[in-house]
Amino acid sequence: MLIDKLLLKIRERYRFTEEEERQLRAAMVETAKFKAGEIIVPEDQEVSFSSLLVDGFACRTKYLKDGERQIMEIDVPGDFVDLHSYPLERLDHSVTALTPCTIAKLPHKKITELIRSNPRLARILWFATMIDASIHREWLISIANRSALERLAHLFCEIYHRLRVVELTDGLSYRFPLTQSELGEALGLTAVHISRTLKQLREMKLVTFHHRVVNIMDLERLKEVAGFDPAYLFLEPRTG
Amino acid sequence: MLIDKLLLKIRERYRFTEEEERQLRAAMVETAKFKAGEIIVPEDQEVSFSSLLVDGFACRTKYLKDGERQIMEIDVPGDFVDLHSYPLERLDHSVTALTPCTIAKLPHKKITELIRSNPRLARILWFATMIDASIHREWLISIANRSALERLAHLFCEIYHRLRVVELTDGLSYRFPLTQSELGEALGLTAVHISRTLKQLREMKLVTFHHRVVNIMDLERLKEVAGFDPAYLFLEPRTG
DNA sequence: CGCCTCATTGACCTAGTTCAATTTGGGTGG
DNA sequence: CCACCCAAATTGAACTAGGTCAATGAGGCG
Repeated sequence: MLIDKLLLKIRERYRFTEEEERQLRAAMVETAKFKAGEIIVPEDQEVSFSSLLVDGFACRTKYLKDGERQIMEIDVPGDFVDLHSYPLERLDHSVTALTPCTIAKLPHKKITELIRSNPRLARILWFATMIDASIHREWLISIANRSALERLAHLFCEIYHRLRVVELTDGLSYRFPLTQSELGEALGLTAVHISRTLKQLREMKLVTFHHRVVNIMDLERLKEVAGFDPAYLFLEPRTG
Repeated sequence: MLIDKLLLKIRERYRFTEEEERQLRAAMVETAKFKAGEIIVPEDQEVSFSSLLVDGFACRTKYLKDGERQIMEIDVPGDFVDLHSYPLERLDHSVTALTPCTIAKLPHKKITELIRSNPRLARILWFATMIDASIHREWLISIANRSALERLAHLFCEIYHRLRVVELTDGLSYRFPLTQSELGEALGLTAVHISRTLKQLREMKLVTFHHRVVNIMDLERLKEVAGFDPAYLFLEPRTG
């Protein structure tokens, strides 16, 4: 089903009733498909629905004057790529497909109805957007304070933990379909330096990244090198 | 009154009824004071209320292994320093007073009641937390892509625009009580380099920063140097 | 087979760091 | 009112992580 990955994430944290699941399912309307590289949600345009990523990888990006772009977050299946467009009404950035993507639409009107009929859902959806903010903060730490080696290790840890919740890992391995140049755009490094740093991680027997597949060889040591603490992902069950 | 600065911000964007203002006022309970340097909200602890900054400057920080810290956002009067603790229940970072601060408390239970009785408030409060996320994204751009000169110029522009809404600017001048070392912690630079860069900005006749007062000498050129576009602050009126 | 994107490697360069020494200036006690 | 203190700011000199430029290799696919 369309929103299964999302439900995996919600169930991990909330006691979600069947009725609530039904309500959420019923609110999703049509789906859409995008090719790799296509813009799913353009910057600065009024949006009237939010997009749930059902399949594929996407990212939040800002384009800079010099033609460069910064990737500000990676979206994996089960993520709302732009739930924040509900309160914001327009985005300050674009959402771009990294691979072919399928999304399901949740109209903002339906969100308003959902919240009215069940205020607890407001807190759950709000929570989902706050995870993104928390990820932004952690990336800020990475880019401002961690070395290239640490940053790359940290990203591999983050994506590993996020994909595991939606059952898209295979042991310590997972598909992560970014080019080295895109990794660079996410981490504030050049593609050249990503290449050198990946080599280092390989030689240290921590991770390999080949053919868009991440293979973690030593998770404990990788976390240690990265200074990775999953607390910022808020994966534990909630009380509310 | 306690929440006047907050109301200035909300009224800038929403048609806020007297009844709504009254509801919000009534929900605020006691106030508290903090000395400069004190922790207002500690990391990783359950929180049962959110704090509105009434007076003073605060910041969101994470402490790193090596004793360093990263400032991830500057809070000015009228900002909720931890409204996101309502959906998150605990914070992934601390909130620290940069100057003596007064805060007013809004209990999470009251937020739940407010939202129940007036679902539009959910969207307004949610919106407030999404501005913070947007600021995080812009800081990510700064740290990943802008030079020291551009970063500093950008920060001065941001704070200018945010303080203007709450009427804490005096023409092109405003009190900004951070040390150069704290500026460094916010921008991912060393205090030494901040000093050199401030000198450059002074010599370029763009801004001065002396005795904790920012004096913008040429706003247009400063924005240009910074590549500053206030869109990410969402200061325009909302339709919702 | 040949093309095109992606990855790798080498040589050199630079923005910002590090370390260390002064200077400045506001606050405080005698 | 002066002497002292201490945090903050400034400046110089040497260093380094990562960038830039440019050439080469390696798949994958029409």
